[in-house]
Amino acid sequence: MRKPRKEMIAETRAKLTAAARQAFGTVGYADASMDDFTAAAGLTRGALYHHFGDKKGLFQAVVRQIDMEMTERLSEISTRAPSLWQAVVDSQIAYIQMALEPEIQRIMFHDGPAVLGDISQWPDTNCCVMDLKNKLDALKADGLLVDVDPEAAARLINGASIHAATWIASSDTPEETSSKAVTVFRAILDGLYAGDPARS
Amino acid sequence: MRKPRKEMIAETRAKLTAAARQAFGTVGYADASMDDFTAAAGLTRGALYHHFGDKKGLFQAVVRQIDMEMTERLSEISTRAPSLWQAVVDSQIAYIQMALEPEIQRIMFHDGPAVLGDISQWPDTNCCVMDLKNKLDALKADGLLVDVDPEAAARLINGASIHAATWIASSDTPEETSSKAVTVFRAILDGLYAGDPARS
DNA sequence: CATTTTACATACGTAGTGTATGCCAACGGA
DNA sequence: TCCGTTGGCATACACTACGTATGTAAAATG
Repeated sequence: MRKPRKEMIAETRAKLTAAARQAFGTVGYADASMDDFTAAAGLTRGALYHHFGDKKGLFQAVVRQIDMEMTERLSEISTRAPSLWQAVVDSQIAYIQMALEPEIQRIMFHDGPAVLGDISQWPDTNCCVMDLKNKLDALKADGLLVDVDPEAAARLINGASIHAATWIASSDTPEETSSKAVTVFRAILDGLYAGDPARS
Repeated sequence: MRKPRKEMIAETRAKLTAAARQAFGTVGYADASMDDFTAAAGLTRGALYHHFGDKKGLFQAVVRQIDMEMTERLSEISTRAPSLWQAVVDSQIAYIQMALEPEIQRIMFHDGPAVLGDISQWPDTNCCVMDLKNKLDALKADGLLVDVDPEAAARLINGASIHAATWIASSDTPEETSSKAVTVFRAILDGLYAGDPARS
């Protein structure tokens, strides 16, 4: 009794993405040798080209995977918040925290934009920003957001978050830097809040 | 009567940086062949390795050059502003505008972080952020900035600017996108202003 | 004028990507 | 069950590009 073919293929793809993710997350996209990490997965580049077209294609698959994981983690956090606005604040701070993890930092924020171009143009990816945009849409409908375009706000907030995370990650004193960054971050979000200042 | 040696050397370096800048700014760092653009400068890779060590070294020289030009342009704008806070707003909006220029976009914001790492760690570069930080320092001393760390604020603002610019640049409707982004941007800066709201 | 330094070119080794080709196992119809 | 076909994956090869080692000629130094 052998596994059906579909399963074998899925397994191969999973092995490749896992090995690539490991390589991309540690040595980075440019220095990740396809020969090396396909071998680590017990395969060759032949499998890679067959399933993903080229190196970039595999990278994109890895990015999508991580993006989904991040979205999942953030929505988990959002559901715990007492209010929608608080959900925005909490999930965004969590987003910065996640961006400090070396693998995420490297793949999503360091190599990602360089390889795939601007984050806002990634196909089927970038759920985090869309999620933030949706929240801001709802807040605006409730009159809790100042009069700005929600998507634009989402993107700028996201940009500030990413940048903050990279800064913190390369800092000598991450703890201190982090607390400074979060303080500014809250101030910025406050500037976009149109509701009663006495919250949380 | 021949040119002195110093001059010849400076000329060679200038020719290399110019050719490299052209290549990096159009096809990007990864696809810029050293053989090609050194030949375009009437030289070979021998000169490049002699003067700049490696491809990254030359890239860094180009980045420094552009960084200085940007700083120059921004300080020009700052001097025209009626107040220090207005100088911050104006120069930051001008910064976004500059970031839309393809060469700057590509070299400073697309390839730069990927090749040289986080912007905040670039040696002898990144004058724009330092300049912004200095302005915020002064504003804080005057009590015109809310209680946040000026450097942190500078970096987050800078991050939002860069991200906004990349978003605008890859947008289908740059004009519209730009105006949306600037509106949000002003709202964010407003949130950091501690002076009389009736300014501008 | 002799010697050393230096700016730059040439030649070579190597690694990495992409493509063309080949093989073998799994599927589907008779 | 047999056989033809599909497709997953490996192997082999060509090409490009980087980096280094070496060579050369001119300028600098005494």
